[in-house]
Amino acid sequence: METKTSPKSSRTTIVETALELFARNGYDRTPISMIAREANVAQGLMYRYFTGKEALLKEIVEQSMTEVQSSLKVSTSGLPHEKLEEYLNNVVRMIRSNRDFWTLFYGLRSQPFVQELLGKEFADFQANAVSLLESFFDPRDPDAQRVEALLLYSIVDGICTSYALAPNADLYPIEDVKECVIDKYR
Amino acid sequence: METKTSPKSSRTTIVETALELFARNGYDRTPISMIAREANVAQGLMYRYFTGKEALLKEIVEQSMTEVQSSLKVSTSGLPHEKLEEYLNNVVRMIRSNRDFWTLFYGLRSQPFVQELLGKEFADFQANAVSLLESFFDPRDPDAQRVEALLLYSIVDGICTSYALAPNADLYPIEDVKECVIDKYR
Amino acid sequence: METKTSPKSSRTTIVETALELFARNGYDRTPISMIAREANVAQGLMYRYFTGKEALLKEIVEQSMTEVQSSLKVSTSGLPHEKLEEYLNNVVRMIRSNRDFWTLFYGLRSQPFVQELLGKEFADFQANAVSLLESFFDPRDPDAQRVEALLLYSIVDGICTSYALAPNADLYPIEDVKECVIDKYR
Amino acid sequence: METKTSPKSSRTTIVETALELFARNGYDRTPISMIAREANVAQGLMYRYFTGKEALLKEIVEQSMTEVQSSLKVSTSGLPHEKLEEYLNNVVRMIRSNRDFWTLFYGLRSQPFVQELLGKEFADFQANAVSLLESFFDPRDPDAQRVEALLLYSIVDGICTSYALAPNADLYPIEDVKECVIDKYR
DNA sequence: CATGAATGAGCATTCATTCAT
DNA sequence: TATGAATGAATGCTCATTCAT
Repeated sequence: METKTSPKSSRTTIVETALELFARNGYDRTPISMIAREANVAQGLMYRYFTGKEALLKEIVEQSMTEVQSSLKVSTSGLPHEKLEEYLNNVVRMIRSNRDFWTLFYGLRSQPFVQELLGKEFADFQANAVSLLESFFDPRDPDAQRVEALLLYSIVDGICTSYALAPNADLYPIEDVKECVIDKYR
Repeated sequence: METKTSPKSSRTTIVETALELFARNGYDRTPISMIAREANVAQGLMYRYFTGKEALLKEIVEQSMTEVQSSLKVSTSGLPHEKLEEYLNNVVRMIRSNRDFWTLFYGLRSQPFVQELLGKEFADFQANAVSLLESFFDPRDPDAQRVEALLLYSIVDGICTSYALAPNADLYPIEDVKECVIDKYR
Repeated sequence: METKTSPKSSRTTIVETALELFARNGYDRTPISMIAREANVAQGLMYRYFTGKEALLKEIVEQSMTEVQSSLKVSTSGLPHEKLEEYLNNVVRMIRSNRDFWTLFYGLRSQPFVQELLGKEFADFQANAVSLLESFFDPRDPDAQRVEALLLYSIVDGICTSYALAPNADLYPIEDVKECVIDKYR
Repeated sequence: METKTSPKSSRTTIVETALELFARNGYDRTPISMIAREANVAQGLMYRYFTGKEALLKEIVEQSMTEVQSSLKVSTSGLPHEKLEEYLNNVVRMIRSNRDFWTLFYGLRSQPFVQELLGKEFADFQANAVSLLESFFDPRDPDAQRVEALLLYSIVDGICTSYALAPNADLYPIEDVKECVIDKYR
């Protein structure tokens, strides 16, 4: 909600720099010293704002995930098929505007030590998403409904992963693939 | 599939132990000392067989990927739809019998530094897979054919990721999800 | 012995807080930041009043040692034995009313780096004390007189140390021990 | 119990160097890097033998205290007064041959953080000593006996402290002072 | 083949001190 | 006076790698 080019606070600079570097090099391969150098602040400064490197990571992830989650709401009215289309559009829009975060995210979630740090957040995020997706399917057969939601989640996840991890964003025609999915569910 | 209880060579023990520990703790969080301790060999021994830690990783991944690739062939004859079904069955069988490796794999491929080490192998693997999947679709519209293949690859990828990264293998009903996919492509 | 509730000056608060924390945690284990937090002042404020952490320590010790020294005078008249008794009473009274300082003192004087900072003060303090104690003994044999004074100094020192460093003030019956000393010198 | 000049192991060198430097500079003012440099080994080597800096300190202290304790036994027979004389002789002999350790000891025991690490050992050591000293006094009045023992302990402690902390061993005539104590208890 | 002692560069973190406001 | 953001040197510790045996 910032307006104008208010002088970015050191804290913000650190967070933004860290996100970028974590995404580019991986968390474990990004020393604090590198973040500090890139952000043009002293190494020690980080510790005024964060308990440690893990706390910095946690803040970055939690903050981004909150933003993401709120941008993935879909209209409550409309046909299931329309909602699905809206959802996919939202997802694609979001991942295209936040590629750094998603690269970081996919690099992190499979790291075992991160589970201890952020496992709860990840699980909640997924549960929320699956729960939303369930609303796209026929509730008369709950088992099938759940499997459908899980599959759709996996599809979206697979597409996003392919896109986020491709060496170059242009290499994966995410819009075409999205349309193809929409077709399948028509 | 070992025959007899042939005394496992140190080399084999190291590779197997490393795969397990890399999968459990992540590559960067698995010191050589830990592998040595767990494998009951001296720390220095690893350097007889491998140039270093990265070479060990490379060997593990290349070896497993070769095995995987050869187990994913599908019959050259048959209807597209039957081939797709056979393919999915193979994939699911394979990931269920090799969860360790796939956990490692999904934890690794998103790590930027691994790209330098194994990027070529990963790209080839994916290219091969996509190329195989293309044969399931109508060749008269090559663009659509490619998009369909990419989507199917992402779907399979998403399902495998969900399965491999779930805290517990039982939490993701991979068989049901697979059937659901087959249904969609019928 | 404060009169009124005169708003304690920041300087005084800092000194008092530092004494308490130094005594409780040791000088090297008490960061400036901790003193500032506990004293409810900004970290930087200390540097208005003191050149640095060592200067703060020096002030605390010198101030307390001056107070102590002046409270340890004994009557110039009276029998040696009476003067000794008076001296011991003064010492015990003083240490009981200032345990914080003495805990700090005994924790500091054995720290080598403190010698450079306060060695002179400590040596003077000890020289003064020994010189006073010499007056309790027969001057006709100066060597014996000196040894007696040194011994008495060590005794007092040993008792005070035992008392100040005991986990709990009640654990060392300093009054009884004092009487026992007086008896010996009767 | 080493005989010959068997090539000193790195471990031993580290322990000996550490004891000397801890005594000279204080524990907190002796970086691992300094110990390594002085011992002519790599910094990391210490961590093969000790969990960390504190473990190194603990080993040094425990080892020395065990040696000390066994060298302070006194004959079970003999008059109390003779036992006291023997005890004092032992103490003085021991402290003169181990000045480094005792300087360290007196610098440590008053450091609060050491209490957590070695408090138990220190308390046991003192309890043992006091218990031994009690045997020098008349058991018919247990209270007086205990006070006498505590006093004697404090005296010995005071003398040893004076000796160990004197800038120069020659500055404190420990033998004369000892004789003076023996006289007092005659 | 195998061992494990030894190395040294690299990392996260702490903390006394400075300085703009 | 007073604040607290910022600095940067120093410290304990880890770990991939080497090497003598």
